[in-house]
Amino acid sequence: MENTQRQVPAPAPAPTPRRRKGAEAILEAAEVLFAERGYNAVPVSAIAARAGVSKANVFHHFGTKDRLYLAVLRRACGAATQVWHERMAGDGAFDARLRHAAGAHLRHLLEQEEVSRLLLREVVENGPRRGAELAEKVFDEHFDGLVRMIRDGQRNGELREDADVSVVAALLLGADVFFFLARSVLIHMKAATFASDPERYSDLIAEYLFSGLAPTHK
Amino acid sequence: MENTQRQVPAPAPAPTPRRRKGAEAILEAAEVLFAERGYNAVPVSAIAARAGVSKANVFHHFGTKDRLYLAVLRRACGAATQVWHERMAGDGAFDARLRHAAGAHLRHLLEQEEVSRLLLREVVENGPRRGAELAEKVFDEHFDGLVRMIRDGQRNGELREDADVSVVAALLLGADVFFFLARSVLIHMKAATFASDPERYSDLIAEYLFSGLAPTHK
DNA sequence: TCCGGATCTGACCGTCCGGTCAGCATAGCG
DNA sequence: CGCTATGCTGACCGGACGGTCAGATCCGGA
Repeated sequence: MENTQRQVPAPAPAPTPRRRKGAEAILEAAEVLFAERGYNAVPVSAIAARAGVSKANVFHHFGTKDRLYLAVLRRACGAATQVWHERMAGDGAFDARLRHAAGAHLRHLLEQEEVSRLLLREVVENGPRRGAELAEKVFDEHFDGLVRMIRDGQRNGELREDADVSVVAALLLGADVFFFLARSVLIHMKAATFASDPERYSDLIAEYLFSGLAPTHK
Repeated sequence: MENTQRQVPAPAPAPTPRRRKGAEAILEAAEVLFAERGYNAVPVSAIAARAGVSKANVFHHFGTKDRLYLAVLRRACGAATQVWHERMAGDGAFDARLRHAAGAHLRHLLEQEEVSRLLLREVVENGPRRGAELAEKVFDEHFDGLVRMIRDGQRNGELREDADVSVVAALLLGADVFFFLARSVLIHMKAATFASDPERYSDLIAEYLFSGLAPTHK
């Protein structure tokens, strides 16, 4: 696994714009397959076949299956944070922004299902190991963005002063992740009426969180 | 995979109390290893070694690696629901019961870390496939128990009448699952102050959910 | 046109893994 | 004591997989 790579010792510090023909195709194929079946269950030959190149070519570009996986993770992280940043805008009342953030995040998870599953799996499989720095990075950025947004609302007096903003952020993200994880199971359950309606789900989440579940003060 | 099993065609409709010597050891070893590394990354030989039996013995008892995995899942499901039921008791005011449920569930996840990771992985990896009926069963029971508890509170007027109980349950469970999943990542983050204190976390979760995050009505 | 480096490939290798099988050992029984 | 059923094992097999290698092809520059 720590073999002598012939050439390409440090192939491209920044991803060079030109070149990259087969490499991109390989990355795309690998992303889909890894997300679908996980690292161990995907042979390099399958990735090569899907990308329309030879197996040896995969090793030519990435040296190791492990390095390919890392590259896929890196790419996925980049894409994820990019979309997320575009989405995190929002103004208006605080509860509206809560609703906006929760909805945007859930939509993001569902739209980028493959990437989401890939990163999520990475967290489940090996919390601090392997590409932890990567997953952690996305995770960190997302989490911090949300925390900042909530803290702003708190500073403006739109949120209880004694609230722990990071716990609030965890509640929001957790609710979305739970939906993403569990929807395939929930959809078969009578008790869960929300499983097929993510919009309504995140709206309710935000509303309950903001207004509380106590009986309406009459 | 669909080979002729010599004996034991329907070995024990209910798990027979006697026999079971090596089999139990194999199940235990497999549970730990599968939880740690996942199905594909664990060779049968490793399970056999850990259980102190020969590889062939594993096949003698379970016929297939796949069937062994199923058996592990089944066992884990049983243990999980049992503990859960013991925990779901609780009386007092509704918000106290909310807090109790959230805390108990999170404690349950953390104490049974291996089993939790096993089942969680099963949901992430293949939502509706393979042992879905199993994971779904635990999931269903847990979720339904929580939903019932919340609905009871609602009937007693301790909870907003218009609240969707299943969404509330999802919020609670999601928050806990998120904690379980993310704690290894969160623990390295400055923003998350709660990562090392599950008790406080679930207390806050329940309180925010019940009282809401709106500025305190003065 | 020739050259050199990069891209790409088919064929191959060593290893590991799931699963099989023929037989050993032990325990219950006559 | 012998017979048999059965838990159990070492040795083995076929296939798949990660990775290598020698060379074919392509392409830009001198």
